[in-house]
Amino acid sequence: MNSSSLPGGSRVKRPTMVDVARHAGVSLKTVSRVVNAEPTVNTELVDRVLASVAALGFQRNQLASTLRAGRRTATVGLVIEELANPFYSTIASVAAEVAARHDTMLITASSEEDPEAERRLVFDLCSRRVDGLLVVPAGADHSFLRPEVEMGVQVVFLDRPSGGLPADTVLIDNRGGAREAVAALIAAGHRRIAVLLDSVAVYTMRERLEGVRDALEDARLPPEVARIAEGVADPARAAETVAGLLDGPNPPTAFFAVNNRITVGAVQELWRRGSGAELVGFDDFELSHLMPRPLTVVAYDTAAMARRATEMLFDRIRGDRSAPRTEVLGTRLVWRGVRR
Amino acid sequence: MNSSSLPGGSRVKRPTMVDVARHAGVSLKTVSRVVNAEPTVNTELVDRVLASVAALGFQRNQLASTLRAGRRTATVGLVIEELANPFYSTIASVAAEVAARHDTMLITASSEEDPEAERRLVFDLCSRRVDGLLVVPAGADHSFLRPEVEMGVQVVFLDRPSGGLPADTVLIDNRGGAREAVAALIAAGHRRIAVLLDSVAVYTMRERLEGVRDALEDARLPPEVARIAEGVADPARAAETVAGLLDGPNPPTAFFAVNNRITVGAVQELWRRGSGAELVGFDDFELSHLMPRPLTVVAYDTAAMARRATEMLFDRIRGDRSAPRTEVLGTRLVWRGVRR
DNA sequence: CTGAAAGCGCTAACAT
DNA sequence: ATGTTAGCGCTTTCAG
Repeated sequence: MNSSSLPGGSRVKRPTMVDVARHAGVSLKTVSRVVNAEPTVNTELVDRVLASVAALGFQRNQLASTLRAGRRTATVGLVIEELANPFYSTIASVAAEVAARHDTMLITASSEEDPEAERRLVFDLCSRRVDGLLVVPAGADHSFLRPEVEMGVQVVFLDRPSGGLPADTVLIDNRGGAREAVAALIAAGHRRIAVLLDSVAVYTMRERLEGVRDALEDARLPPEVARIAEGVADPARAAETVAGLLDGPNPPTAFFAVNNRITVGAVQELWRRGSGAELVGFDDFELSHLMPRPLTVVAYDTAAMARRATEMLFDRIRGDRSAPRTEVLGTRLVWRGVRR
Repeated sequence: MNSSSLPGGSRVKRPTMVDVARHAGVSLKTVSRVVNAEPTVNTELVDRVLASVAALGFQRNQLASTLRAGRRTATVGLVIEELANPFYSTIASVAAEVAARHDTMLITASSEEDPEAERRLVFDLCSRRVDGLLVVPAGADHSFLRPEVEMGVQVVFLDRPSGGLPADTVLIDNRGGAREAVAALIAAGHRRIAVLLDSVAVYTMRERLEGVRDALEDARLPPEVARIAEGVADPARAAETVAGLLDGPNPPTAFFAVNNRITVGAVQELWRRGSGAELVGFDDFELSHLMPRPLTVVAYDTAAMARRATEMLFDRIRGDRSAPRTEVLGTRLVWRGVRR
């Protein structure tokens, strides 16, 4: 039981500036000046105060500080669907990095695609007086944010558009990317293309589906060329769906997987049965080039989207009051077609 | 220019409880009671106050609230190396999820393996009065945290041990996992095993190297059986190193890659040249089962580690003052050896 | 059950 | 250059 142990009972009261002032034999205000590195303090006093600060282990209470000064909290909130997903962790990582460059900390919260949770999280963050909010919308209506925006909370949406609130938004060209992917399949001669879809409840999925239709129209092909399989929620379901389609009548010669989890499931099944069917997936992912069979992907730069969104947010925080902008980032088809 | 636009100039002052009180024709304290859902308020007054709250778009200032009440901020800080890495984003995800269950928000900050940055971030988080800290140590000495701990900030370390501060810690059995992996290679008859290492500056790497030595000693084999290649910092370097070793004299028959980035680079090179050399990697990763050649991995449960650490943190926050504990989580060898 | 006053820890605006 | 006073927005006394 030496003095280096930290017995739970010995909780010390946190010293305040008053305590430091008393310890240093100066006034409260002088401590404040020293702690805030104001230049107009006698060097000798500075030293004395700093010594007391160190001796007492004083740490300024930033809550009290920002409350009194009416300053910003140097905090921004990020509301995403689920941090565990690499797509969102990339966003969080970039947002935190850009925030750090602005001496700001990032609070991350996951809505899990629940609009009500999103609302609660946003309000919670506002009551913590974040300077701004980065939101990947789960809900379709964000008018509840209007009062907060009017009171100075800056908001930037990313990956999906917001509803009922004009605000900066950064999106991916989902529709254009899907269109290009399917156009490439059509150009390669495919006329039976299966489209593996999760749920049209999500904006990005609807857009990608629209892109498929665009490509068919562009080529003046009937809609039946694309066989839409909905409800493919995970890799296992994707594998099953691929199997079912290949074993059924008129099996497709190509698959368009509308997100990377579906793609992974499809790869696995196509590889397992040695199928020569073509596969294009929306979303690139790590190691996609190391898959056991060739895999074409619609790639886009998630980090760039997050960077742009976060920079827009800090522009706003620093006083930019121009009209809200929407920026759309392009996609890139990485063609790794099967040998025919 | 309709009224739905949000012209930048029209910034409204945030209403306070005083404003709500005036609007509702009650006292400040009654507003406070209603906002805090205290039961002892006349129903009619509650309705009136709630109406004013809605009309003015009032949101309680949580900073002021916690300052005055001396309550917790319902915030915990997570200091990791880099959020972009899936290992750390898994930790962040679990920490945020567990925190959410405790009605707490998570502030995430990356130290980028810089002890000085870690120190700064920790102090910043403390000045924001987080209730607790989850830290993956970058530095070797955490005694600077002692005053904060004494003043009630709870701290749990994970993945790496702290230095100079007794505190709860959750670790992975790096040494045991490496020992088991190399033992399996030895049992399979390998006597020229290349160990691909990043840097021994990091605790986990040193431990895994110790595990390699343990396995050799267990088998009474000379240390030369393991050929240590240090400085393998990324997949590209791993591929180069593998190539160099295979093209050199006495090429190894097996490789032990000490983390998953190295593993990926090694897989790629072994596959490219159709080598039959065995490969075992520390760290499992997504899609490891879909690699173009068999790959054995030392797997462990990152999420379980993070969950345990975060739960320990909340136990502390809720008043647990028992002696600091260190928990070590086991690893699991997932054998997918090459066909011999 | 409701309200007036005091004060959390700090900084802005004035003194001196 | 230093100190005094007031008060940020809220909750905690303590009166009524």
